[in-house]
Amino acid sequence: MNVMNDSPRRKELTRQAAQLFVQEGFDRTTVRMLAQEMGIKSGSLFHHFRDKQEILAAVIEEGTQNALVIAKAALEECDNSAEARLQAMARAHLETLLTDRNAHVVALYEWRRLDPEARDHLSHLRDAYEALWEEVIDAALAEGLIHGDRFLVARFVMGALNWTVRWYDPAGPRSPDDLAHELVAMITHRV
Amino acid sequence: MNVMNDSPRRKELTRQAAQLFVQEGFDRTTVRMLAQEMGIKSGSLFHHFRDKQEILAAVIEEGTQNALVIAKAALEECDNSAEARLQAMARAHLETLLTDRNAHVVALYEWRRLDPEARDHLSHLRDAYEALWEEVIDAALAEGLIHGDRFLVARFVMGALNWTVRWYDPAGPRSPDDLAHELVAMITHRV
DNA sequence: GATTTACACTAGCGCTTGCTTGGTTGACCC
DNA sequence: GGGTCAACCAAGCAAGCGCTAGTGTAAATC
Repeated sequence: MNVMNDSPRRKELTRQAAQLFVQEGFDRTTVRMLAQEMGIKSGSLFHHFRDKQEILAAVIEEGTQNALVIAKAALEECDNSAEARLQAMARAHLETLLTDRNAHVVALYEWRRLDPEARDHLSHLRDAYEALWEEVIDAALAEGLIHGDRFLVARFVMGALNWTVRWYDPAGPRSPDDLAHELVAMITHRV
Repeated sequence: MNVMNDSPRRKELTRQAAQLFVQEGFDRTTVRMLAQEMGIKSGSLFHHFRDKQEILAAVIEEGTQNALVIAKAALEECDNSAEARLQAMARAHLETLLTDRNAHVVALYEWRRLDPEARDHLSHLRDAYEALWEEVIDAALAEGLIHGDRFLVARFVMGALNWTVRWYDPAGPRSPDDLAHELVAMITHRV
């Protein structure tokens, strides 16, 4: 058994698993279905992952890690104004929804299927991502760009953004940049 | 078999099923677990519901129907200003999250486990609810209370509100009314 | 040339699943 | 006091589940 590495092979299998988890849901996806999608037999699957749970954890870890990297990069590239940073975060968030949609949908819907150890590990990753948001929102509050309760504003914004996976159509007329712009315009009170 | 009625007994069983579906998720909740929670044997369950799917549909229908009734009542009770109506809708939404929390969480997370016929039927109910929101948002746009794209504003607001089931603690210091007030303040641009 | 490693295979164990069947119970009704 | 009916039960079926054991093999490493 070859568990817990991050070979390119395992990454590819993880990506395929994510797709099936979205289509069927974690519980309804059997190891036999996963194996068939991957072009191997069900027994061979356990060479790459300790058990079915670990596949779920791998999918979510991959997506969250990418989101974190992209958000950090976006913040480094933009100017220092609170508005530019808000917009950069929103756009980055929506862009990962495009490139890593499957993983994010899984993270959203199947989070509770993780066993406690995996959940603990992954929630640290997620906290790191949310901390970026809170930092940006704090700056916007301090600048008077937005008003209200720090905690509530952060949750409302993350809610609006996360909800986009339910309706956003990447093939439609609106770009992630359009959406980010519209969201920021909605919550900012310009002077 | 006694399927498709709406006896008080069935309503009570539906309520108990909702609780289990939230705790365990639909797929992991077995008919034996449901029966035990209800104080009957697993076979008896199929006297009240045609199959497991129908229990899920009943849970979601119940919650959505209640939300619709409450929202309509709230709109009738408040004055005609766009701001008052926005706030009434938001408060009503958050209040159903308190009283019917289980059903709404199930609707959110297990919607995709519905078979196509049930999904079709229930999406009409949900559309009726969302239509109320769009009406109120249109009025607010027309009054200049909020700005932006009609479609996007509606989705962002619903996202922020629906997301509250992930973090809102009814036992905490904030009332649904506080939240509704804060949300409306966030998105309105007063003159 | 021998050994190890990575990856795949077949076969199947022990258990759980949603649901069916055939029958019993007790309250109510004319 | 026979008939009706919702509500329930015990038992079990066929199918499917996650996972293990043991084996084969080509490439990499010594």
